[in-house]
Amino acid sequence: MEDMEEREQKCLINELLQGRELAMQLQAHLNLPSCNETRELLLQKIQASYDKALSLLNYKAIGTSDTIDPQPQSLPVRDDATVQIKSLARWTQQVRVRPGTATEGNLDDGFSWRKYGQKDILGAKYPSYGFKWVTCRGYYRCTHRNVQGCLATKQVQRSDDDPTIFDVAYRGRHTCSNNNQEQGTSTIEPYQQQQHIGNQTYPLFPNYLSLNRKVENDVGDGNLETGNLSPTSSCPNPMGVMNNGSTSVAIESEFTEIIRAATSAMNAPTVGLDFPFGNAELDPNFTFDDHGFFS
DNA sequence: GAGATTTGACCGAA
DNA sequence: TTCGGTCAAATCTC
Repeated sequence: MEDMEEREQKCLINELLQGRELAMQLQAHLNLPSCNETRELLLQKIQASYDKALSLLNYKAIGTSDTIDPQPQSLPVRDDATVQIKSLARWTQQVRVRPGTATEGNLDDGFSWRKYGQKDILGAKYPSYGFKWVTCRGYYRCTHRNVQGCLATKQVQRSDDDPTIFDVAYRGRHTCSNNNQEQGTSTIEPYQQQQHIGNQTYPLFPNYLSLNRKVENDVGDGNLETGNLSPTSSCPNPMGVMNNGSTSVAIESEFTEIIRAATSAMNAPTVGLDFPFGNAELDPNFTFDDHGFFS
């Protein structure tokens, strides 16, 4: 037993050391006229390394914490569906997408979602490059809600910290049978995925690296198999960025996949210029610095 | 025409 | 009063 812990600890330290090493490399590259590709790769390796470290930590946490009751709530009566939904488990996930493909519309978790609303959310940060963000949150519910009484809902919004990350808040478990979530049906590609439970992180899906999941309500309705974003979602992509229809999700330790994804992103005609969720207002004092922006 | 999306309005909680 | 969440009519897409 202790051997296992020791091994995990070594693994953890290894990952952290690797992350530090990569960070130092990145720092060195920052002072050189090296291409953005190299920096991007290093950045992604660092992220993957830390994701892995966090995952290791969370495997331990799972082993000692109470498991989430997978039983769904009883089927809703239409009139108090809203009340029931509010009492359902709520958790969040973060999904990183490739720069340039960052639209909620190209994310797919295998379930059918129907958008029923969209709101501008206050409190978004003001990026240093001069745009003022008004975060836009999309509201989705299961397409089969009326037919099968499925109460699952989700809210999708772009992360304040990283425009390539979507925060997806799920509520309720899918009780419908019309999902196509068998393995391999998701359009999410291996790239990077994170998941948290509470302040812990661990890989929920064996085929995804780090899907960020944070349970905010421990009622016990963890729809743990849900991992995704809607194929039908539709926040507009004002910049008209190329959309290859896939969400980037990282498989643990598969740097080759990361590299491939990063490379394909780099080869895209446009990179990282979409603002699908925000109404960006130009700062009057904003001066556009395109250094490295189109490289 | 059916189903999905958009968007302004409404409602409840803080 | 403000803001988040939902509703529902209008519009769009296939």
